[in-house]
Amino acid sequence: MLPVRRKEDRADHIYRVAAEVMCQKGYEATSMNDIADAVGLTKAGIYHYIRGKEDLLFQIMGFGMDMVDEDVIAPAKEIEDPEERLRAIARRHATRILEAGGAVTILLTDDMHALSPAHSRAIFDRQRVYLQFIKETLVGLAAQGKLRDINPSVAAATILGMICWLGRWYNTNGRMTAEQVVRDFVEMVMHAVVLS
Amino acid sequence: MLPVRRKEDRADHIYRVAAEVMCQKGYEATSMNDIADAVGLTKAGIYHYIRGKEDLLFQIMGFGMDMVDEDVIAPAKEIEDPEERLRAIARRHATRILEAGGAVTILLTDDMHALSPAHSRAIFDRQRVYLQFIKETLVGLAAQGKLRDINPSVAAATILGMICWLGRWYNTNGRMTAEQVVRDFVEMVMHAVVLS
DNA sequence: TCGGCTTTACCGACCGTTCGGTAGAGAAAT
DNA sequence: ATTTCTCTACCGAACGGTCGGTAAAGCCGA
Repeated sequence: MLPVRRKEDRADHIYRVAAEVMCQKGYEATSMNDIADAVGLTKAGIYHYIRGKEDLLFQIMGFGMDMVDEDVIAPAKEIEDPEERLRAIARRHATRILEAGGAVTILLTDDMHALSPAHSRAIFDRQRVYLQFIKETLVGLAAQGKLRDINPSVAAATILGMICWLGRWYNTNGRMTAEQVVRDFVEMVMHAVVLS
Repeated sequence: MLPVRRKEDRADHIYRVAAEVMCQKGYEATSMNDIADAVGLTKAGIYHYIRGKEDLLFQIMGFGMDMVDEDVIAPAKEIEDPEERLRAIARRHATRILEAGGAVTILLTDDMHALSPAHSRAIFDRQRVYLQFIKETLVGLAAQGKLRDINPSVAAATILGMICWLGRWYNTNGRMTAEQVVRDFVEMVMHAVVLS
């Protein structure tokens, strides 16, 4: 492992590596030694930078949420038309997951149960905001008479599921480019809920 | 806990309870004491019926696979028309998951990494057979010119993801009947891939 | 009395975490 | 220029606790 000068770089490096390992093996199955080995430090060494294992997971989830807020929700909020907004959500989030696996994928796993009640609710609330944003977009679609005869809550949850599931199998499928997968994926999401 | 007479009943009971607990907390986060308490025995007591923790997970996953084989794949194989077959797969699997959470839900989680290489491949192979069955159905759909302009592999993986994700949020949503959710869900799956 | 369940008691391994200590780069003092 | 001090970065070792798993003794119906 190359030497790292500034402390922030090292801490950031630990977060990124830990996100990678935890997403691949799961939170409970990942030991602090696993993370330490992946980083290139000793188990005791990384405690110089982090508060603890649970806090590490919390920071990673918050980081993933920040990415979704900035790269998905914020740009989508600029779009008025519900149909185009939904397409933007699906395309941007899918792209983010495929090209930057790590932290974004961990968003909705059941590893959340490992967090303390306070941290758990903090993350859960942010997830709920995102789900509500999708649901409101679908309601706007319904107001235009372009939503299929389906419950918006069920549709929103299903769409979010489709997005989160993307990061689970793409890494093993090496014969398709991310762009191709995203294109087909967005096509499916849109036709699943929009009348045609 | 009521007394159970026959040994097979007790073993079956342990499998069912363990599936419930493991699906809720995750494999690694579930201790043998958790399962023992839920069953109503001591940790040592349940070792009279099972070989070990990893084998318990393997048996549960195999049991879930058997349910899918019997209640989803087998009936769907009787249907010739690709569109009706796909609808049957989505409806039957979704119904199974919603009304019998437990073992079926665990099918495609990343808890699979906790299995030994041999067990892992055994389960993985059965998953691959199921995924291939869905993909072949989609190819049959394409032969009739009824499939959207999407890659069958991407579509099959996405559909399987939609199905598996169902069991993650329905339990928390108590305001809808399973039938209503299944109806909307099947509607979305079908329109996502079938030309209309 | 006998044999199948179930228990108590316990093991070695590993967990997350902490602590004492140290190598080495500067800053400060001489 | 040399010594001394200080601070960050990191490590080895060990802590209390929990893990999956086991041996052996006890309960109880036949």
